[in-house]
Amino acid sequence: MKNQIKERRKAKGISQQELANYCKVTRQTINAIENEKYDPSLQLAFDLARNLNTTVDTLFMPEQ
Amino acid sequence: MKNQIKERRKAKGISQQELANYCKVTRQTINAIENEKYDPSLQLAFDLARNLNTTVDTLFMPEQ
DNA sequence: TTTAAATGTAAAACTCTTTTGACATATCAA
DNA sequence: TTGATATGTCAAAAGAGTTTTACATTTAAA
Repeated sequence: MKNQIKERRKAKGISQQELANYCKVTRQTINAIENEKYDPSLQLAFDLARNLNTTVDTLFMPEQ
Repeated sequence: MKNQIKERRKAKGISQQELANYCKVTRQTINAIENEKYDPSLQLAFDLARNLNTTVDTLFMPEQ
């Protein structure tokens, strides 16, 4: 599943570490999700969307 | 996390088994999620939203 | 150029999700 | 009443996501 986390995070001018702190996960978790090693849990998806001022449905794009 | 799966499924007139078939998971998975034993994976959340003609953001309500 | 911050990556351990198989109850139609 | 469908639940195991720890490279600023 594709996502726009990296783009949105950079647009907001924050580091992976800062986003990780806001979402209460580690930096490595943010990095892995940005680089699509795996998808986040549903709860983390909502946390990411909230902290990036968007919605789950626009932040993530399931393949078809 | 709360969700509106049971209400939406009944409104559509389909059984847990039918929704499970559409989403390619077992009936027990649908049942457990409807009764909030656990949250679905992000991919399954999108599959559920699609098959219930709604969005992830409206189908699920993270607590606060 | 030097230094610190930022990012990438990987393995192991851990936790959560999903499946499998089973058994139970309730409802409704024949 | 009988049989089929729908739902609830549980335990064990398998599958998938997260955390931790550690080390590496890249980038940006001084």
